[in-house]
Amino acid sequence: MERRVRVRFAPSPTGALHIGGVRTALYNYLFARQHGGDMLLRIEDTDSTRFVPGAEEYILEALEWLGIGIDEGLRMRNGKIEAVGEHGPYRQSERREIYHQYVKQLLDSGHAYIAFDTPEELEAKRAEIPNFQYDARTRLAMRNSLTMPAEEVKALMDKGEKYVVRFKVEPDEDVHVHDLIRGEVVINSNILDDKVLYKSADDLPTYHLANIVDDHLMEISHVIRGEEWLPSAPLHVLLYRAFGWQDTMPQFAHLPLLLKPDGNGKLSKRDGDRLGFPVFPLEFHNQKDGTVSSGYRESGYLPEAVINFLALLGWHGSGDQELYSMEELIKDFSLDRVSKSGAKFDYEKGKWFNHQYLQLRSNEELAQMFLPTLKANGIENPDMQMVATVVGLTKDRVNFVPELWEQTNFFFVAPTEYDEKSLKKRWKEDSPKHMTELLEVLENAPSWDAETLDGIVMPWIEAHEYGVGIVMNAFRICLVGAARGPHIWAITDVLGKEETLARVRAALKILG
RNA sequence: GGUGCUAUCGUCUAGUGGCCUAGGACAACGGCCUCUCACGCCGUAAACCCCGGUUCGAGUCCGGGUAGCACUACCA
Repeated sequence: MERRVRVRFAPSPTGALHIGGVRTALYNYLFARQHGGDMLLRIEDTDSTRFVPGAEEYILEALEWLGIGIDEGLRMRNGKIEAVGEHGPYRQSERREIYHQYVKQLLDSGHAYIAFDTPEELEAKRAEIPNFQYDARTRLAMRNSLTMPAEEVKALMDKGEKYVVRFKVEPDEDVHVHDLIRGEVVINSNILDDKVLYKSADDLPTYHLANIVDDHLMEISHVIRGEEWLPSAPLHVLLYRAFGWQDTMPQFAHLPLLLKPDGNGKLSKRDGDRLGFPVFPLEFHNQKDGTVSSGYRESGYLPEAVINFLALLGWHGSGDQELYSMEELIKDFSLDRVSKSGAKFDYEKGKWFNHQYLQLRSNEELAQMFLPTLKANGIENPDMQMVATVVGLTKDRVNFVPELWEQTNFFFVAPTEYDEKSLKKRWKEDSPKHMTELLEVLENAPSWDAETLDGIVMPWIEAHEYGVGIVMNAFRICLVGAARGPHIWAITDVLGKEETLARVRAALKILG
């Protein structure tokens, strides 16, 4: 029987959603869509001490921005969080009663036991015995329901003594995990420890227990997650078995990690700060530690570029195609073309992707997106028609919307100083004379369109044998302040006759 | 330390025993275009971790090294 494909993205609200997490969410989403299945979102907030206010909203907003749709669980719609589906609640902190019941099942069936060892006692043990592990070899020397008489255990519990529930791992067994990306992984149960399933600290289960129970109850068919979970996959298999759920156990796929662009190790928030690129989708103001992390959205990235970039980090299509829309990704995605090795995060390529998608946006749309940058540079309420025009003239030379300012600033503000290097190369001895004459030619122009201007200026240059490059470059310096920018007639077109002439006069005054 | 995963140009990767003289993309470099700077186009340079084995034949399969990464919490 073919099970309905149901996958989940299950982040912890401990801060901004890491870009690696975004990719995990994306792959889950692509897989679900391709198979006509469901994409769920569940919040794994079983560590009350690490909870960061606003993180949940952030995660959901990020996914909404990126267009990673959620079919069930928690999602954001127009700035509001909503819960959909029959398998809720979708926050683990709201599922305490459910977990109680399953912990009891494990206790009753002898797959788990109660342990009274305090964190301090365990710490002391680890200090005393090198490589101490709470397992079949050591548990009989500890304070737990396996070593203490039932009455004593009961007495301690009645007294309110703190305790945890541990999973009883049977020794000497090869546990097989079938991974969709890596194939068969075998680990001997001797290296597994008796993991804490239920914490005394906050009356909540640990990740391992909650994860298995929820995935089972939510009928998850495939668990697609980061490689950091591979070592605990055997434990999860053992848990499914202990519950008697082996027949409906999901299939596993462990994704390669995103690594630092330079050096070794996995990509972290610090790398972004250090190398100057975002590692989070959206800007995040951490209310807990007061830090601010930059985001792709605020840096001028387009969501479709982020998606495309991320999709290709650890996965490749069936051919040489690199530019993929979400629809194309859904069509072409396949877990067996996910690579096994970690990928260094090459944000240079991310820029290229953004450049590509920027060209696809309309000038009007980009003009709107350019508004905040303009405002930051003191340009209030600009003529949007004009902004769209100059954006259209310059967008092919930028990777990000904010960079448009460096390319278009002279359209908005007349140059007050002139680039020295450009002057040295392009402002010749004859330039003042040329410009003075050009002023006259332009003043007498019958109309102010590119064709007309070109039609009178070029013959004038030729007639005097001034040299096109000499004159035009000097002219450019007058208008732009440097040797850069779009075609000169495109500039005069936007500036208009009055402003163009004013700039030439101003330049003559300053440069002589 | 233990366990597991991984290993092709600087980077992301193609490659599933002969199609490999190892392909594509980013970045780099050079050229063309041109009134400038870019864009674009064309081109150049650049890699199979090492050692054995299997085979007529290995980047591809096997073994051993080495290296990198992950995990090893009452974190997820």
